[in-house]
Amino acid sequence: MSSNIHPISEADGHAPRQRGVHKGQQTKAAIVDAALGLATQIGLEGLSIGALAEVMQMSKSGVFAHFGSREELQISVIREYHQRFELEVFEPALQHPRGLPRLRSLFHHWMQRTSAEIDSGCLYISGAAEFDDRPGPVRDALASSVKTWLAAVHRAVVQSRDEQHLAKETDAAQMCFEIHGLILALHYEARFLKSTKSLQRTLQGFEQLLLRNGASLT
Amino acid sequence: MSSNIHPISEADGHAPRQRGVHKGQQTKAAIVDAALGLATQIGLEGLSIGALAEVMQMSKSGVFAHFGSREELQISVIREYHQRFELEVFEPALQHPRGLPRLRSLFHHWMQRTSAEIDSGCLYISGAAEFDDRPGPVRDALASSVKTWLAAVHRAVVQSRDEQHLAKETDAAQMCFEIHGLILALHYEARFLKSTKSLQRTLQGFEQLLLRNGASLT
DNA sequence: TGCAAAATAGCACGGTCGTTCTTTTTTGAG
DNA sequence: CTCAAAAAAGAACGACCGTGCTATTTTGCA
Repeated sequence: MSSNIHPISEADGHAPRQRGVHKGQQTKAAIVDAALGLATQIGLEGLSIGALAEVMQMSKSGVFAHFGSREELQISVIREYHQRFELEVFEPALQHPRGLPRLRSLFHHWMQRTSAEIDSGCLYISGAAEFDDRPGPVRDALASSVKTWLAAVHRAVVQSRDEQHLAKETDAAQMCFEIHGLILALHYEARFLKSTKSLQRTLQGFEQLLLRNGASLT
Repeated sequence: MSSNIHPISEADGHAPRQRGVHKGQQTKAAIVDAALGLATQIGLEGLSIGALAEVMQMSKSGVFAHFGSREELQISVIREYHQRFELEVFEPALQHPRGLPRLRSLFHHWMQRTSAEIDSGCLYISGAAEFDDRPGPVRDALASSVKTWLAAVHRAVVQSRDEQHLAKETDAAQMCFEIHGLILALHYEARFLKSTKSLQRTLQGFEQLLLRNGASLT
């Protein structure tokens, strides 16, 4: 041997695989997808590895190995939900002109994801109730995602004011608070109380809120 | 013996005790009290007999015997919460004159029970998130209590309109929906997001809602 | 104060949980 | 096709769950 010093770099020896779509990644994605489905039905806390393994037709340890802990699984689910929320609510709104049209689009898609028409509940709402008294990384991940989203709504309101689609006296934060309330009431009354009129009430509340703040466009 | 026929009625023999405050009732009340404390922190689903027994310094079976099932325990907790809600939110409002003053009182006490200032969360809100996709007697008990309360709020709005404290065009159901939204937003943003301004936002939203519906008194 | 009834404790059961280990199977680059 | 690495399975663990059963203790009327 020219040298008995063990190389620190992985230039020689067996480097870990780095390229190509490994099956593990596909499987993990499928697991997270199934886990999201379970979590939106029975909650993040109710999500169990055993039940998840059964849905996936895998062994518990096989599922577990992809995450290393239940907490990491929960966080992965939150990240996945965040991504879908951006894809299905936020991004479509970007195709509308900035200002009131975009704000309307945001609200409209948000409503659809929250109402009872979609079978799975909203992780941001059920998760908040589950973790509001439970500190830790899961709560942090959830709160971070929610804040990102609420900030986007706030931005849309401010832009609407800047574009003079809303009165310049508009209190953006107050308006966001009331918008959030409408969505939460929709979720509560539609999903829990099975009220059929809540979608209509939410829309009416939104329109009145816009009018009250001097909306000019339809 | 004059007769060997076993009496069907308990007129003779040993009738079950019926009078006086039995210790069991006190103990059961103390258990429900502790269970309510646990449930408002970790949720109705998270409530476990083992944890409850530890808090009470009793054996699991000792606690269990008072209820016969976990479900019955959960329902007892809901009933207890309902009772306290009536005592602390509903009844004080009855001392205010019917109409807007009473509606204000209802909202005010409701806010206080929901805001972060009170350490324990609202069972009606956390419970709804936990049970919105879980049919059964617990969900039924919860929904029944909530509906009773929302009906009381609706009554207060209608009375305010009848007393001409609100415009006669007021849509009572719509107003209740938006009031509910304000409370839910308060709960969400104060308890989960730890926002300090939500109480003020809730109040402002309520006042604007009253103004919009032609409130005349302060 | 006696004594049945009520209240509580103790113990065990089958089950599920998250997690850790070891072993087997599958994968995919050389 | 080879063969090491990656992925998945399998088995076991300690812990906790709700619940049923049988003692034991406590209660409170006669």
